[in-house]
Amino acid sequence: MAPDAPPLDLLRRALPDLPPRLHEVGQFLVGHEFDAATRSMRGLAAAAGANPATFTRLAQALGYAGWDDLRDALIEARRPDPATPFSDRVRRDRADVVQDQPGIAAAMLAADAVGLDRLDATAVETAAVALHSAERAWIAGFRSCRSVAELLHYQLRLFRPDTVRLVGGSGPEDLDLGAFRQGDAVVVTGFAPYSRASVMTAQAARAARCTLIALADTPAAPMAEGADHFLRFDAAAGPGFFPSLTGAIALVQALASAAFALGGQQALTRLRETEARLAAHSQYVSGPKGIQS
Amino acid sequence: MAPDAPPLDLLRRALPDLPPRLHEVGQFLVGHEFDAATRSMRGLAAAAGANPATFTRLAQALGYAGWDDLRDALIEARRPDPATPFSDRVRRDRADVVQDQPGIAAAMLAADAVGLDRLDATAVETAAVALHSAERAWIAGFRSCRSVAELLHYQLRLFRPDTVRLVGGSGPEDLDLGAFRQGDAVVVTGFAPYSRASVMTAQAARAARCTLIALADTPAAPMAEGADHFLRFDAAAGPGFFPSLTGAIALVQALASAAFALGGQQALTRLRETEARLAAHSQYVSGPKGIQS
DNA sequence: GGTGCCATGATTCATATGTATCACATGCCG
DNA sequence: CGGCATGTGATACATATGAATCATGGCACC
Repeated sequence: MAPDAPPLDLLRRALPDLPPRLHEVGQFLVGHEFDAATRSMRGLAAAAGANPATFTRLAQALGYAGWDDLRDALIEARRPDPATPFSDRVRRDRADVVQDQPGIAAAMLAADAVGLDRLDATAVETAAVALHSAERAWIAGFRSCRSVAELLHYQLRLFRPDTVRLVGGSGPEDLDLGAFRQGDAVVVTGFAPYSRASVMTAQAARAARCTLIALADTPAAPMAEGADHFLRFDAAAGPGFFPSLTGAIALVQALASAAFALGGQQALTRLRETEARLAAHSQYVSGPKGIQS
Repeated sequence: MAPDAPPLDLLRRALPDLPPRLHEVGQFLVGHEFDAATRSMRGLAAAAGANPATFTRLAQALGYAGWDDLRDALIEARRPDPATPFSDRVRRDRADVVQDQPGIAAAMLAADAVGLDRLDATAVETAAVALHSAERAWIAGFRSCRSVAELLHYQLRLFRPDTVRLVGGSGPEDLDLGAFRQGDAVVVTGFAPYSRASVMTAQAARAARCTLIALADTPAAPMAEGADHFLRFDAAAGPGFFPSLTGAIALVQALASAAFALGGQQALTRLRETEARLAAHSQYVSGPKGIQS
């Protein structure tokens, strides 16, 4: 009578097919897992503004004998692992852990965590200063690095809407390279083997005497050559066939945050304006009831 | 009647002066904090081999009104801090606080590394199986999550060129939602506040009986509701103004690698073909064997 | 326009739960 | 030795709790 799957998974999967009241209470449950494991059914019902009996019915709808069964499952699912009571395990241990877990996913995730340790925060800070003082900022990245470029472009635009552009935004052939001017900053991301477009972008940036910020896997990368700022990330980390971009993503996020901090009150104001505009256009839906997360 | 100090500290300090039975039960309590917060007093007494009344007496000896008071304190002390959403963070952290934090880049990078530890490799593996066995795969992500979606889309296309598509590839209004069919898999990434498009995509996927794989910051996220697979990442990690996507990036990379591993020889062959095609078009300028940049 | 079905709220009830109370034991000081 | 205080186990009880049951209302399907 008690399913063995994780109760929250079970609940999440069943949620759409549940009648309105059960659905409502189910949503509350997913968002208040901890209270469900600790408080009483009636207490929960009061907090959720629902009828106590609904919780019993929800538990039974999920295949449990009753609310007590569901709660026991929630408790056991959340019980802390006695072997590793503290979360700050040394990341160096991960390599050993990986050997026990045959999955490639586990190995990649572990390698990513290691790769983030090697990033240079100081270099990010100084690059952020250059980015901040540039008249316009161009963001370039191609093939898999396009995701990195898009993220940086997106975050910068939140508080610098008019002076940031994505290189090649209209397609791979439209490279904007002729528009580079002295005083602009150009951010190029890439790793071996280097795409032709990224190298051309870096060359054009240098030719136009822009401030060139290069994110790459090695200082010997073509786009790093002659770059004013070089931020290194480890793309080859991990056992997967595909290189890892977590390092690059972490770099551009740190870069954007540092640039924002330099932007001061003006940046904050623009960010608020952007947020307000998005909210006005109903781009966002409200999160789960209550907690907002 | 209820002390405000952490209950476990209180208990530990009072422990030596307690009479034998209380001392015994008190020791049990510090070693079974979790059970104390979840199970009933009588249940605890049975587990500890003690008299139920002893727990009431212990609570009162510590200055609490009764066992319920002590347990409530234990519960609150152990309650996980709720993830602070993006906009709240902006509102809370005033400009003057964050303005001139010289180490914001370093702090973000450190937080990212910690966030990667929490990812669930097993869930990624099972999601990869679902993705692998799907006829077609749709990848969705909007606003800042578009970068995540694009990366997954890119990597999957390397070895699955004809059966992967990016939702809304032609613009925000072109959502492809009507094209979902049973047997397809839909991957949606999002975090609070959730973009309308992402929620609509998830709903359409469920309506079409697709396999829904949701990547989000909490199981209570709208797109996680009814999802067949849920992969959690921590978007609020770090001190930055912007949420972090490193966790999501790490997840999709692991997902792509795991799906590739499942694809076996056929996937490998297709990947080689794609590489050869790119090389033939001179997309790359140099570099060792690898995939792309 | 019935008619059955399901969702939902309200009521009721057996049981579990926390605690006050009593009873007994033990040790201490006179 | 006797009173007394304190620690401990057992019992009783008022209350809280979870769930079965009944009653109502809406909705789809003949």
